[in-house]
Amino acid sequence: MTIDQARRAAPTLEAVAAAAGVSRSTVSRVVNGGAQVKPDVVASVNAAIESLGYIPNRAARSLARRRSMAIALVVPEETTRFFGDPYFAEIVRGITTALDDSEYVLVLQLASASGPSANSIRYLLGGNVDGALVVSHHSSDTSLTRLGASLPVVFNGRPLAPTDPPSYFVDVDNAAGAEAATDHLISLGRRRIAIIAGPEDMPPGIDRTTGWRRALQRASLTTDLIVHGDFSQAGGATAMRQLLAADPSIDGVFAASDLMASGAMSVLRDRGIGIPHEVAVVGFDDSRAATSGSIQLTTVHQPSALAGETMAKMLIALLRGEQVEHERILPTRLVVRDSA
Amino acid sequence: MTIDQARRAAPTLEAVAAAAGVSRSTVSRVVNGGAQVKPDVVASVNAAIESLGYIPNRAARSLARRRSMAIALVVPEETTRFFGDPYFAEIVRGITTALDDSEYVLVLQLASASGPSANSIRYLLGGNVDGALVVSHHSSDTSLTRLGASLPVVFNGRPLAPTDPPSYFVDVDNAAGAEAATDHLISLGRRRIAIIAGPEDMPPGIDRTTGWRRALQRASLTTDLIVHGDFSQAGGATAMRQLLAADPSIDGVFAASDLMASGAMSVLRDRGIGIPHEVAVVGFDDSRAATSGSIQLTTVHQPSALAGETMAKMLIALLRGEQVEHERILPTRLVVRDSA
DNA sequence: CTGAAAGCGCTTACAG
DNA sequence: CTGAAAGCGCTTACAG
Repeated sequence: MTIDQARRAAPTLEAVAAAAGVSRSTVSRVVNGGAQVKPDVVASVNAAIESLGYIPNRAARSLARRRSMAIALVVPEETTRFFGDPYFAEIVRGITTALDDSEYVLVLQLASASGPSANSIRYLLGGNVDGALVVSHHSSDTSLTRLGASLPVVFNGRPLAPTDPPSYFVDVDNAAGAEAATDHLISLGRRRIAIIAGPEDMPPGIDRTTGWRRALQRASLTTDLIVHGDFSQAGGATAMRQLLAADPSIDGVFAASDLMASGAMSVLRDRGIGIPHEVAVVGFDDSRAATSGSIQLTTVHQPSALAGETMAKMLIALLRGEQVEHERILPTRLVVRDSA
Repeated sequence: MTIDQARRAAPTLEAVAAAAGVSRSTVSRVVNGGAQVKPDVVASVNAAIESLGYIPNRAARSLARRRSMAIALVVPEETTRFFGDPYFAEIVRGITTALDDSEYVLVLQLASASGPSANSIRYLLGGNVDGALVVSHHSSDTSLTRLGASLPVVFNGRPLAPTDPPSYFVDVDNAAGAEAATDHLISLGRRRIAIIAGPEDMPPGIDRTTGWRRALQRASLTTDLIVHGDFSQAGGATAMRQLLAADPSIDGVFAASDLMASGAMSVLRDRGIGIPHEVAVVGFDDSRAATSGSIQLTTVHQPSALAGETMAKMLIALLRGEQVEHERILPTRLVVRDSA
């Protein structure tokens, strides 16, 4: 359909009813599906809809249904951070993919990292949206988990601690991913395997450390080589220097993010330490950073677009009044490249 | 209490009218401002609004006004590209800043680079939004300029060629920025000043080249040193090699993007050519790339957030039925750092 | 299976 | 300056 065709004066349900020779109620039933309408009536109504180019008026529909048919995308992050992060890009892509097939529109609500403004909260709770998707690295903010008490909300990533009422969220299996990464290092014969962990107050940081520890313990290896970074490249470099100072015999490193892995590798290279033969490195994320350096990074892939899609579908199910599990954990996958 | 019950409990205009002892018409006038209402009546209505926590119902308002009170943010770019580009981040931030003070909500419409889907077009022209903001590097796409014929639309960046009807757009003064950059190189005593230009089919590419040429001609210098890149770092590096091969006596380079400048500088460094004493380099954008390398880049700052804000304000004025200039050109500013 | 009718919660001429 | 009334374009019990 071209723009020119869509431009005609908007026909109403009333016009369709007149054209099809039925009542407005019947047209409404056909448009919304489900209800019992005789097949030939359905056909003639659809023909009228088609020939008139009828599109339901959202405002009228919302008013009558007492639902806005809108979903908020709440982003409690600095704008530049949000837009600079491919992880968010993938999640949003997944969300829009799922929503394109629905009757819902996505309303963008940027917020500061400290949470949505009073204005935003008024908006969100003022009946302007039927539900919200919160995408952030700070999903566990109090002001946001509270939102879940008044409005159907789905978060990306588990909350730091269980909330009351329990939140709905989609997460990736960070622990299993980290475990697979560490298992891979072990299978390579590495015995002194360090972790450059994430922050201790962020669920992905915590869970990835858990997985690393689990793998080492199963292999009866020690879990003493742990340093925390902030998920950034600079943080990874600093952490690598600390690890090397603590124990020069390290032969494997699992970094809880690709960026930290990349920082660690630059330190190893500067010291002339061979990757992977002397020290093997595995990252996490499978982001662009994994393949943009001179050494292709072995890393844990997380299905971010799928996570976004799953979040949207979960929310829609919730809005339909269906029974929905509070958490949905998606699998990760180890991608073996050159660094380990 | 369920969500539905909560929503039913939301106070209506009717309730406010009853509490204030006036008619619905009067409450409506107070809420929407403008109309003549006696001050003491205004006060008592506002008191009732306050005490009941009244928030107007968007759907009802939209239906009665026959306006959706929604604005689409149309993004005809690959998602990863859009989210990976700080330029877009700034524009979106400006847009949301302006819209936060308005009654409009921003509806996200991702589209492919080739333009919005049939579904999207149906949505945009189906009365679901009152106007659209198109943010992209491909604003001049035919399908999108035609959108402007049926719906108020504001673009970022001028169209490649004048459109019919003329488009509304906000642009930065690319030519003046490039001219200032080149003037700066000239003032430094440089005489063999090359340009690593942008693509010839993109307005910013064209306009920045125009500014470079203008400055050189005014200084009676030759404009023969021109090579085109694709705005990327790799493109800048390739272009720099070509320039050096063509004329080793080059002493100044204006690159039409920071990324290209950064690629050019890496080539200069590899060849042991000193920056800025042997070859001075100026970029364009003042993006993160300008300050993330080892040499701080002298570059042209463009006010992207302001551009977004201006786009939103322009559209709102248009929707108010005000007379609006078709183009708004924002000034750029040279930021002198270390590379020139 | 289908239709008549009563809303959903606002805005806005039209009177007064 | 204010109110009564007629919509805006849908949905949804309620009858039949």
